Amino acid sequence: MLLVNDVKLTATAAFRLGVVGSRVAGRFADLLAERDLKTKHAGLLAVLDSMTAGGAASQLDVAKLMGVAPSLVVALADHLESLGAVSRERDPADRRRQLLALTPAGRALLEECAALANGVDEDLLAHLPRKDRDTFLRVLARLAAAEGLPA
Amino acid sequence: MLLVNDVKLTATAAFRLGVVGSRVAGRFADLLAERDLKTKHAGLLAVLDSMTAGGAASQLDVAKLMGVAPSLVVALADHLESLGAVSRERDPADRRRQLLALTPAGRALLEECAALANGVDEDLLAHLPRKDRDTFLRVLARLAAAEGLPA
DNA sequence: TATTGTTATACTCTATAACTATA
DNA sequence: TATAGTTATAGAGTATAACAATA
Repeated sequence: MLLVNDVKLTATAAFRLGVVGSRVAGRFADLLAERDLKTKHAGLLAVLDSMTAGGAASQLDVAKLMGVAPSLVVALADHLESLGAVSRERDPADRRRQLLALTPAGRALLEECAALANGVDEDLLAHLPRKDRDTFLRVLARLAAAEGLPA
Repeated sequence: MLLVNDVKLTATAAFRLGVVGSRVAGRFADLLAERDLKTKHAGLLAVLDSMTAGGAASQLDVAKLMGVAPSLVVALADHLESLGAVSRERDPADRRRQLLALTPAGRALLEECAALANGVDEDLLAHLPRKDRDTFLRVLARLAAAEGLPA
């Protein structure tokens, strides 16, 4: 037994990660709302950036990578397209496929989102001792990678 | 500026905590589902345990502490009462108030939930170096306390 | 009149299923 | 016949608003 086993529910990492994660995500969502975005819109921008490095990805591939239904990608892409943040064009090689790509405006929007998230990070972590903060971020990065998130 | 500012969205703590938190909460929820419980049922059991130390709390107080609508507490308590995990009785001093209390079966159920969460913790953290794990858990506890969670 | 709990209703998020077009 | 995308529908989860009982 690696970890102590008679720990209170509220003292488990699972419980705390669930609550803290949803609170932090809520604060990020509040900031995004002022830009007319939901968290998953920001996620789609990030996924496009990480998948394509400037190229384009089909909606189905995006759905698989995000772990959401293809129908949700349609709605997310509709909205981002209406904001001018992503372009959508038919793949000439297979006209069933819609290729999504970040526009310059989309890149700028993604950077705004990152700046907002950085602001949340500062409020959350800035008062911690630097060593603790570094270790926490390193472990969190490892856990995120284990969940399949892009580095 | 305490933290570096040109960090990718997917590399922020806010983004990672949101995703990791919801994935981990999902795994916990899957385990709870086999016991006919949702995450918030477990949360209510934990809140009762932490608030009352054996006594009883009104539904409104519970709702405030959990940060949910009073109407949700009604539904959660209905279900837990049907499982025999909580008792509900009118406060003799103020007959508007329903006093919720953990039954012995409720205490046992809470401990089962804690054991399930501990299992999730082990899968998540057991492979980390002990020092990293300790620091991560200590920082997470601090973040949880800052969000108002009971220790 | 104010407060506690309850019920009725509505809203958000997301998935599943049905459909269209292309292959 | 199979696949990419889209649209229509449904379900889970939760809040808000209306209501009843008690203060």
